[in-house]
Amino acid sequence: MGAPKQKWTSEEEDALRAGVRKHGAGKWRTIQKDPEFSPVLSSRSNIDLKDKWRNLSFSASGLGSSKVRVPRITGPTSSPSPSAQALLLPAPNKVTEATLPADAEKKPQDGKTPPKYGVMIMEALSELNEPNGSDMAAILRFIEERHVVQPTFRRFLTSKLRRLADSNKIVKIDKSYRLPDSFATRTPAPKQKDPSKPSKVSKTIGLFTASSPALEAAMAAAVKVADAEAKAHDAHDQMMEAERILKMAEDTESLLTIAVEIYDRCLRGEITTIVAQRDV
DNA sequence: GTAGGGTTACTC
DNA sequence: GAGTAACCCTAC
Repeated sequence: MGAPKQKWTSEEEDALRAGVRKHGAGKWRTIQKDPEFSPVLSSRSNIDLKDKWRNLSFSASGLGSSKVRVPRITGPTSSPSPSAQALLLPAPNKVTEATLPADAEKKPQDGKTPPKYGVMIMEALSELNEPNGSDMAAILRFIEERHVVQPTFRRFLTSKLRRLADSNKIVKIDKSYRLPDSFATRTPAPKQKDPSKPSKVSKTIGLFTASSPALEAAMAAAVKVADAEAKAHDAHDQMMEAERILKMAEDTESLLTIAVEIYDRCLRGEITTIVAQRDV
């Protein structure tokens, strides 16, 4: 890029947050033209606002700060009934932290360290094994089905795929990606003795010649293991989704309680101050 | 005008 | 090398 990067100042970020509070996210042009914020945001376009807000939103999910690189893969410690102050803040990097860590709440499926993204991608390409390559959506879907990824992953995937392609670890075909031929030899097209088992596993072990009963038995066992694993993944995903929805319901109830309380105070003529929590 | 994917520069 | 922030491009 020609122009040097113009880092956002804290004043600009504050103005953006205030603008979103005032006009709502998505009204970037309105915010940018608002006389209250335009002095601060004069050097930013509406697109800049949108991009920055996107980054802030991602930051809220736990990966925003470059100083905190530790993925948020541990379980949440936040209470289901967060404070009113935090709840009433629309700025993304505060709201999510305090109230809706639905994404951050996701844990590794077995409590172990999840595989690196590069490994996930290689696994996805290996399993998808499409001759013309798999597009980003397919890769993303596959990985999300099998692994817990950060909300940033979608954007990060682009860079990661390109880097893998640059280093010839994968091959880019138009807008799709596939494993290089050296990997593809895993899935030759030899005539299989038993075509009635079109499983993914039978593909991945296709380099072996299923010529012995022992190998055939091993293949059959591997197929069953793979199927069981797939079902376990599905069950886990369903459970995670159910937990997420339950958490959302609890958070919504907390919000409602707070709203009712504020409403009651207003009815009684009390002045209610909403304090923004500034830490982290 | 906005959303979202893609690219590049930067930090660690 | 991995990951993120800022910027660019394009479709709607």
